[in-house]
Amino acid sequence: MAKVSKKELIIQHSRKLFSELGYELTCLESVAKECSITKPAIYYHFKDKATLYKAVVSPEFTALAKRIEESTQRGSAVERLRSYIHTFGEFLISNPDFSAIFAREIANGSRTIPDECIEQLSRSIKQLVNILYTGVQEGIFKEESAFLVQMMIVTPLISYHTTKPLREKIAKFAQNETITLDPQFRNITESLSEKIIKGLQC
Amino acid sequence: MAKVSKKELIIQHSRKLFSELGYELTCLESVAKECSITKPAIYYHFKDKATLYKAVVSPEFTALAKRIEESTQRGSAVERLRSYIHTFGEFLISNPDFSAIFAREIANGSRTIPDECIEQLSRSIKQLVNILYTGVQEGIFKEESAFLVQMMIVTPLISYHTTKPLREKIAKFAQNETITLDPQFRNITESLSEKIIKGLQC
DNA sequence: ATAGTTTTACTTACCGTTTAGTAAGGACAG
DNA sequence: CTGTCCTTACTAAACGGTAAGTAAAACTAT
Repeated sequence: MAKVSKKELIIQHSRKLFSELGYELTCLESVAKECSITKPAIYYHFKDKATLYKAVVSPEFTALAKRIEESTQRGSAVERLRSYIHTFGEFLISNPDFSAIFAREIANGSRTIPDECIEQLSRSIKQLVNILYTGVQEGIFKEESAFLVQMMIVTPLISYHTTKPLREKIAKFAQNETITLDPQFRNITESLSEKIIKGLQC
Repeated sequence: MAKVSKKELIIQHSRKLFSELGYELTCLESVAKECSITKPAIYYHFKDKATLYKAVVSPEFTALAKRIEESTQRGSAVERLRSYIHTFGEFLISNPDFSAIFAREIANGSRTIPDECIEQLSRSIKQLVNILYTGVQEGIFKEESAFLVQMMIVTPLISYHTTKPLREKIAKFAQNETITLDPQFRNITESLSEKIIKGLQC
């Protein structure tokens, strides 16, 4: 078990809380409690709440961009796009707090998102732009806005993680109908991938 | 110009603020200021902040469900699905505060969403379930979870409205690449519609 | 019609709580 | 004895919500 520094401990616990409650409703007192320290100890390690948030969020965006870059280097445009979507889906599974945080940033108009994160996002988008461009050159894909494709990939996957309670509530209201409530996330990723690729093809 | 009651005025102004800032960051003092009244006047009309929020949000969900139901009664499964998506897209354009509010609810795990709204959402989903089922019967669509399809429709459209500032920031980081930054929303809706329908077809 | 009464639709002034952030000091390692 | 890492005790401000009062409209009884 790798010994984790107190600073890292604060980041980990606050990540969980930021994800569950959002930035505003996460109070540093409760973060401190989770870490079994007092609130001013957080201020020893981080200048203020916003800085802590940045420290929580930035590495996730960086890790995501890195994984996506690594996994979309080789293969045909279709294979690379499939990898792009697959990698994103797997990332959300292995980083369970990320979906809610990212979803809130999207909902927010991203006023609070740190510049570094935006830089990391733009790394991913560049990759996607390149994949789509290659696909168009190869005569496989129709031309399409990379941002739209990005949204088509990112937002359904993220939302599938954040809306589990909502889907359950909706299912209760629609009891008579047959609603396939809760497929596995992995299946969702593959289903989505298949549909997006098919939708993009000429 | 239809004279609008003060209660309605409060709803309208707070809708704008809830949409821009979110529930937590919208303070009733500023709502009151916008309406040129004082904070306790709001409490005369609404029991508390949560009740006001409900009054802001509920009619939008109801209007959405109604429009979707009306526009997806007739035609083939493909036509009805196209209508479904189109109506949703148009609704977001004509109700500009709705996207951010809905996006936050999705990001939130919908802990705060009023039951009436969920009921209205389930009306839409029922419609979608029916469309997809018909399409499968007709041998046109592959079977797919209605929730996934709903997510594929709803979240990219909503996000396209809320992420305008984010897209601009990203575009700055990726200057070298050619990124089609800001197509019209109407085009986005049609592009998305086309891709989803194609993706669902056998 | 009008005097009296009640209701509507607010206002001013205030309370209590929450929470970000700070000041000052203490324990302990090297 | 000095820097690191934390604690206790606190401040200031923001914000949801309330108490109490008031001007004007609406209703009622004579």
